[in-house]
Amino acid sequence: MGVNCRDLGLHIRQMRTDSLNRALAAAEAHCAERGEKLTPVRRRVLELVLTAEAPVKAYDLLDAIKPGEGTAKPPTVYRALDFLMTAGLVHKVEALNAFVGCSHAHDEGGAELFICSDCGSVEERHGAPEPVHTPDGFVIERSVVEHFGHCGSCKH
Amino acid sequence: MGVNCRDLGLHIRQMRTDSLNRALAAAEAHCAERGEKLTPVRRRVLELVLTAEAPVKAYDLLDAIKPGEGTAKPPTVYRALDFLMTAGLVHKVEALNAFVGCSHAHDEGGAELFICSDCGSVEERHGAPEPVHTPDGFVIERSVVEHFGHCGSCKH
DNA sequence: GTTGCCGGGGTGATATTATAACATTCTCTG
DNA sequence: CAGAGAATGTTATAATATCACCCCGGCAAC
Repeated sequence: MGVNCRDLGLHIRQMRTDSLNRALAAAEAHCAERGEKLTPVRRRVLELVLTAEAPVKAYDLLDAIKPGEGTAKPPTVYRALDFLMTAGLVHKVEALNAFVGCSHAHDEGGAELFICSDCGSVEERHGAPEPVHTPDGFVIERSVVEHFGHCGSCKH
Repeated sequence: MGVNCRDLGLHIRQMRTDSLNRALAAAEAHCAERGEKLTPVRRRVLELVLTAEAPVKAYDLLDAIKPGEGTAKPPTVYRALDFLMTAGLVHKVEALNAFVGCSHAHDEGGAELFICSDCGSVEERHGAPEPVHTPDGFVIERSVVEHFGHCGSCKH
């Protein structure tokens, strides 16, 4: 689905609502497959992350959750984020300490992220090639790949 | 120079002292070229980072500095780290909130890091290839590439 | 030389990000 | 319903990072 800076206006808003619902349904199914549950808190956090137009901070999620879910404390949102990351539904942007939603729901490891510094939009790609320069004997378990720059719509 | 888990024993220790001195001298020259100064605080921080066998946390640096430099507060070490990063002498491992020394002193942007989760050793490579999957029109300004796994000496 | 600027660093306070530890509730299952 | 385990609530605190203001020392202009 791709949170993108071109997503503006009512028509698009509607599209995004639909695709949000589809994404949430898919996420629920994905959890079920794994024998886990997309509880209300988790669902709400995922919804907020998917809806955001840029990577979201944990404490912003916390603020956003509070009105709806009564009281919420940091562990609430961090636990939900941990769950969603493990399920592959959310990625952490390490360089920003922020989180992005992922509607692909791939179980495998990290994605390659392209983050626009102007509008905050994030594009996600999978299957980054093995690095060329891997040291002799090094076995990669997890990779963090984050590219910062300007997206096609924001080029100056 | 490469902080590496195989660096053990007295002979090696001596080698590392020599190469540390060389690295510090090179760093000083590198700063001078840029019209900047490797002040005592900066030099001390760089020395600690280069000497460490694994990525170092800012507050560990802070503790390590205190005895020598009188009192030291967080801004002291963060300012030094900012300077050293800008100078290309230190990299931040975003996924660890920790810092590694770099004796290459390249001005250009980020390096590709291979971090052993067992021994903490870090290998650094430059000139990572342009990603294959770059979104249409996206212009990359800075990339964070960090691979976690097991180095040749720590394979199980 | 004195004056004023500016880079570097000291200092205290505070913001931001994240986790530990323990209590409570919920949800199955039998 | 009872018990087990998962999920969440709650309190506190740890770990990471920045802000704002001051002071000192070097050095260039005058």
